[in-house]
Amino acid sequence: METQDIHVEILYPHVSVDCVLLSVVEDKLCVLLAELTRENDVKGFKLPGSLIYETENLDQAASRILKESTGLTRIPLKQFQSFGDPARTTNKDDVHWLENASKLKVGRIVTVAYLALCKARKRTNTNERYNTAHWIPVDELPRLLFDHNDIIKAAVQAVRRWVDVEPKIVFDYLPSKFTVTELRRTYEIIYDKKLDVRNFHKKMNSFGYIVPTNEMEEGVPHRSARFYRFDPAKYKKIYSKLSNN
Amino acid sequence: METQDIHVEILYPHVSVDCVLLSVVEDKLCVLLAELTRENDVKGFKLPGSLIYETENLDQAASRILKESTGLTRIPLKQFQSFGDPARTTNKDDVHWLENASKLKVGRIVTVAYLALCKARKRTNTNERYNTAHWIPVDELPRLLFDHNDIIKAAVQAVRRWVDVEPKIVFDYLPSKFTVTELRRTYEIIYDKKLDVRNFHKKMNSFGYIVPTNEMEEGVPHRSARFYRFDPAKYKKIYSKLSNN
DNA sequence: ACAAAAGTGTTAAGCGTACACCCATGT
DNA sequence: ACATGGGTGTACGCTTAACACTTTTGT
Repeated sequence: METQDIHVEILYPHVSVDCVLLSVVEDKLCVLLAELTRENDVKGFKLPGSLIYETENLDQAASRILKESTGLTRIPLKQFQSFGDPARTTNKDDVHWLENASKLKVGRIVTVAYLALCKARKRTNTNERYNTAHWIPVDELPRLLFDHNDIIKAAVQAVRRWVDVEPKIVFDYLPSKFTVTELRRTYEIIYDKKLDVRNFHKKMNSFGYIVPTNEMEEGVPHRSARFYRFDPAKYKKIYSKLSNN
Repeated sequence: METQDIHVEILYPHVSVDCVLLSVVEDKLCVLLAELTRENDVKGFKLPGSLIYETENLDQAASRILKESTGLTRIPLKQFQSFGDPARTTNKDDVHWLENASKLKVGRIVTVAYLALCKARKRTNTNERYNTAHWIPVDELPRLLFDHNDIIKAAVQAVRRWVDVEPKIVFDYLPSKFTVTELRRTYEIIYDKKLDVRNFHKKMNSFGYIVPTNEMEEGVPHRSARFYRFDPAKYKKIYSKLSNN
């Protein structure tokens, strides 16, 4: 939007932040990857990530990086793990790309990994730095730069644990109006197992924060499904009670 | 590869590791703190922690630091969160102490915090670097160096979540033979709430990996309690089944 | 009429919770 | 004998899991 404050920001070339953005696309759990196709000759995919600035904290860095590399804002990012093996920056091609992109000599880098979920239909911007961002199924990943394959593996496990603690994150995957089947599929993809249809309806109703709308699916070659929506106010009320135990 | 033979360890003055070692002492959840009482005039307490070496990974750094500052080895350490606010190294006294101890000029430092549990009766060594290590109740902490108060707060919350995922960590708090009451007290301290005695017996038996010994308490002015022990083999069997779901 | 997915209820088993008394030991 | 903590069983409510048929819509 406005010019970035690059002129005043000094990079801190020892710590980076990487963002693992997950989404459900065509019934598959996918991760957003940036493709390297600049003038330099290194080819490949990597997580959106960058060195941090001297003056920003880690959470701020994560938000900034996500915005810069995908155009997405107001996505709730969660720090989940740091990766600091000295061997993670030993691949020559990887380091070559990074030094070219940052205009800095880099040695060892510890990276703090963040996690966010995202509606599949959100459009990501391409920008000057990465030509293209792609949603790639986590089961069909190519070899990525640095240790990004390991980071994604850890992120998927972290999401499963996170869902139990903070169920609302599921709705970050979904459009604001969704059918029961869409919601159930999302859970099935996160947990990687089938769920019983009738039990799922019952459970969903017991939550209390998923409310029916008057809108119905249209143009489907079978009985049309009702759209539901997530009610943040009811969710908050229910969860503030629980945590006061 | 070619620089593998370096014997001198070089500090990496941008990233540190701090270890939050928790234990139950006299029915209180306590944290191990190092007291600063060197020749320099800064007084205070801090978590055992240090800058990492250029050539070690984060897990190795955590083990090394714990060993160096307390003499403890073979303690399972778990990375739980990183702290990187630029403001964490702005207190003049804190920075003065660190520069004195490390013989390096330090600016911003991102720290990766590790967590471990420990049997209360384990003796910690004093060493040349810290005169004394103290177990301090987490509810009665003085102001610590840097943001170590925040780190400990986060660690206590992390332990509670961790217990549900990996129940065996509870036994890191306990001697190898323990009574049901000792075990129950430990849970009560971790969860910070009273548990029903009969229900606790029932639950403990249902676990299957806590087995009775033939030994009984002696010299107590009331009916003597039976000692139990944790059976790692049975635990493993039960938990490998669960995770294969 | 047929294909395709939506929607709906009951039963049984397991789990958590609440609750009160007798037992063994040292003084 | 008394004080102290150890050890035990039952009943209720809630949650989970298994399971099959009718409804609606488009072609």
